[in-house]
Amino acid sequence: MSTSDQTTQPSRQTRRWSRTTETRSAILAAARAVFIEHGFTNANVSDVVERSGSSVGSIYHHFGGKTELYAALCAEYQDLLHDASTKAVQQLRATGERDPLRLFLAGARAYLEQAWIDQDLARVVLSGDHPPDIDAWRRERSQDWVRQNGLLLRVPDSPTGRVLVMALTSLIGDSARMISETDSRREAYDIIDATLAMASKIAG
Amino acid sequence: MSTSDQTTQPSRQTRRWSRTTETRSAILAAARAVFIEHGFTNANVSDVVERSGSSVGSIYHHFGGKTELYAALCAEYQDLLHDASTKAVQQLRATGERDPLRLFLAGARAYLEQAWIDQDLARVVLSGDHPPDIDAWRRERSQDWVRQNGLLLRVPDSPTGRVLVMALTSLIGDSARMISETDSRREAYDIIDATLAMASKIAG
DNA sequence: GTCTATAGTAAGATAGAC
DNA sequence: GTCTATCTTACTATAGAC
Repeated sequence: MSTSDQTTQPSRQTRRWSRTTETRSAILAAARAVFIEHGFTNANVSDVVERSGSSVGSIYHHFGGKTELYAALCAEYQDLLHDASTKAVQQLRATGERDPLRLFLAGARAYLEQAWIDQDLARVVLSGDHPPDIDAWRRERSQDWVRQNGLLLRVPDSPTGRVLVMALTSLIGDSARMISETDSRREAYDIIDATLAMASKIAG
Repeated sequence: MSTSDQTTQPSRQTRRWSRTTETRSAILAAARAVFIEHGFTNANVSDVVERSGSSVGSIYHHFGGKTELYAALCAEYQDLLHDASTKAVQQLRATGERDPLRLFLAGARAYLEQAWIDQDLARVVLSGDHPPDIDAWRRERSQDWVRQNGLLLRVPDSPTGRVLVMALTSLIGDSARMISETDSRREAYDIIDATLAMASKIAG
């Protein structure tokens, strides 16, 4: 295990990430910027190539196409928000809190704060301009989170219950959209507070 | 006035609508069906041509393109629902009712019932698959109706007020979506009742 | 895994006869 | 106003060298 047998390695100084991971995230970052600027439809792959300093081939190798590239961004966004939410609920639960509403609200707050933190990504994902089938895909993907909250709040499976879950889901979702659209941190947090008050009213 | 001098006239029996109006609405009806079946992106103009028995030229003459054709359907949908809502509010007001919440709820009920009546159109318009800029356009177009309801309920222009209007707007909007997706009349009306109860809770 | 060059193709849009 | 034929453009996606 001498230093000399690292012939094919990146070596010299140990790279923190492999080259391919770098490429992947460079493409993802470029895609984010391009989709922000042009929207999905009017963006084209060559813009992403230009901005990432990568190549068409790489993009197709890593993602498979324009639609999948966009889907990857959506997934990133959802994971960030859902993870933040879930983590917040767990942390509060660890303190011994058992009140379903309080737990739910803590999760919702974390979700919305994360929407503020990842505002640029939110703007891409929440704009109405996206690939044909992404809505269904996204709904399916967020179903777990929604169901989790439904269970948390012990909502019955009736029209009333479903409308309750729907009202909460779209309240939080549209609130995230409002947050993504404001430029003022102050306003964002006002919206969060108002949203949680409303959520409390709806669920209580 | 023998029958023989009716060479260039539509005549024979007086046409209720002019030829061009017929063409226009034939195209619109065909577009509705085609967009329902394929969604916006995967629908193509030639499908509409085929189904309408019209021609590409006519479509471009009357509407200007695929996007505008879709926009025309959106406008039709919004007009139907907004008109139904406004009319219901006016009728109730004419009876002497002045309570803002009751007036608002009457409008909301009419809106949702109309969404059930025009279910097929709702399915086209509420699907996430649509032209790039239609969301902004649609929001702008429905702004009047939303503001009307905001005024009706005397909502203040604060984050709280804006979240309230947003919550109501998206509640009604998503409820319309749920209604467009069910096949059971019974369920549709259950959803309407649950939605109004929720709206009442939110606004009250 | 990364890149360049190129193909394929589809579909939106137009021109101009009737 | 309506129609047919055609264009043209622009993009996604692939093939194949390195």
